[in-house]
Amino acid sequence: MTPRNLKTTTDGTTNPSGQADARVTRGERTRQALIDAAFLEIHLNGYRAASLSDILSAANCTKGSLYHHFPDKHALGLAAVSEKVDAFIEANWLIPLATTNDPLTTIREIIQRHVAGEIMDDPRLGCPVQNISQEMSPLDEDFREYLNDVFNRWINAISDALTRGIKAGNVCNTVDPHGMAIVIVATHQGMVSLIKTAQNPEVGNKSAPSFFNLLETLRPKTLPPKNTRLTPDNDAPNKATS
Amino acid sequence: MTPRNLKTTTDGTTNPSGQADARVTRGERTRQALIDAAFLEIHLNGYRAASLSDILSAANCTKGSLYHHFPDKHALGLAAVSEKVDAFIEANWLIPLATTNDPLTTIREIIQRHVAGEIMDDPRLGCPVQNISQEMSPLDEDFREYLNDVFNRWINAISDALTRGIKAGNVCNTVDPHGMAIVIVATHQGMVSLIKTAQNPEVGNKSAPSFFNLLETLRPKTLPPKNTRLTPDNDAPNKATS
DNA sequence: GATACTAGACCAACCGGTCGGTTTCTATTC
DNA sequence: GAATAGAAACCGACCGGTTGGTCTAGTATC
Repeated sequence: MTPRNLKTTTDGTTNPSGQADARVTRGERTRQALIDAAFLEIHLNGYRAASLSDILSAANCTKGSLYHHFPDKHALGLAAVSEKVDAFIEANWLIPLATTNDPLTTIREIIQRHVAGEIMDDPRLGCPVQNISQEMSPLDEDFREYLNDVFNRWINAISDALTRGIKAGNVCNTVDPHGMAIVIVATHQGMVSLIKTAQNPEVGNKSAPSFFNLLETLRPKTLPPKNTRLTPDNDAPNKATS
Repeated sequence: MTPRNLKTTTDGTTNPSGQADARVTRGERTRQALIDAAFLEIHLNGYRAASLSDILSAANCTKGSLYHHFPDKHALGLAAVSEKVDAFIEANWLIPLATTNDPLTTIREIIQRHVAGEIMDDPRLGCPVQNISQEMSPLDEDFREYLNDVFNRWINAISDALTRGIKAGNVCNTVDPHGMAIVIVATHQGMVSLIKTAQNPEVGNKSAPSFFNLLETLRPKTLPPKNTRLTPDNDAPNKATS
């Protein structure tokens, strides 16, 4: 049934003639156009209200073309969401968190960039992960499983970073990394949600400092950081000291 | 156009005969049945996916009846949501917050009851306020305005309680009441949202203690509480000490 | 007998999905 | 290197079903 695997595989094995990237098999281009248009539509209107006709006209292709690449709307939506969301979470959270051993600073910086509007295109549209998980979790097990997996990867990345922060002496060792990671994700999502409802990013500016103050209470009370240089008077400010 | 004001007014002024409650003007009964059915449908499926046919069969009435009481789906949805949500927020947040001067304890107790599943019927359905505000805020200004107003009333109630807590010596005076109130609402909403996506209330149990620990850091560091008895060795454990 | 209310057939618009047919590309053959 | 066969890609009219909303006729209540 599925004429192609979901992920964009760039294996040009069937093409022994020469350059593989310049042609990218016309079909691959329309497939990508469909993914892009579908994600935008879903982000704007939600999955159920996303109209195939609108997606088609945005992607500048037709029904037959769509149903050649995807078995149904469900597969198109899942492919669009997963490809875009994976890339987003990876770039904005997982990678910055993977190496830091001062997670409280890293997290504050990421959230600060969110609040400042440097990450999301339009804060009034909300976070796609949240929009779609809110809509689809009770309705579709495939969407729910994927989005829950996204949240788990996200939470685990924060939890691992907090554990590393504890070892490095940048986080108080009484902190429960996993529980606190959930709280951090929840607060971030909740703030984005309130900004969306208020249609006004000022809500973020007013509340973020209070949250950052809360995060700062998680630092060790007694000793200064052990073997990491938080205030670098030399080189290499925050390379992972694994 | 609007055959009746949105709020449930129990003014039996048009009925001079006698008892007003027993009859409640048959129309009032069907109107309430419509409101109840509509709210349930919207909570389950969202506003746009809420089917009038389903609402009608649940309320055991017909199209003509519906369009006699409400000009359109929009008015029905707004009336249903506002009546139910107002009552919910009032009972579960505004009233408990209105009198306490130990807001951190009060807030912890309310959230604890949410996490324990004592407040919401089915945690997998999520919070109606959030579900609908997520769906409708970018789409409909009437819904957005109403829901934003709900959030503001909610945030202000917490903010006022925190201010009272500061005066009573139960909250550190460096806390920004309004900013912290937004953070508290955001975290609560985010936790409910994560529980919904995980379809598993355990997420709440694992994270709530970490959030409660954060809240405890907002208590004054130096002196014990001034004139309130947090550790009662006498009677009246937590009666509102207005 | 006027008013409030209920009833349900009916409507156009739109939905996701199907299907027979056409175009475009690629590999093979002569 | 032109011809050709077959697969991959694309096209859009069409389908049954559902949606919110309208309208006219009829019934209960005062």
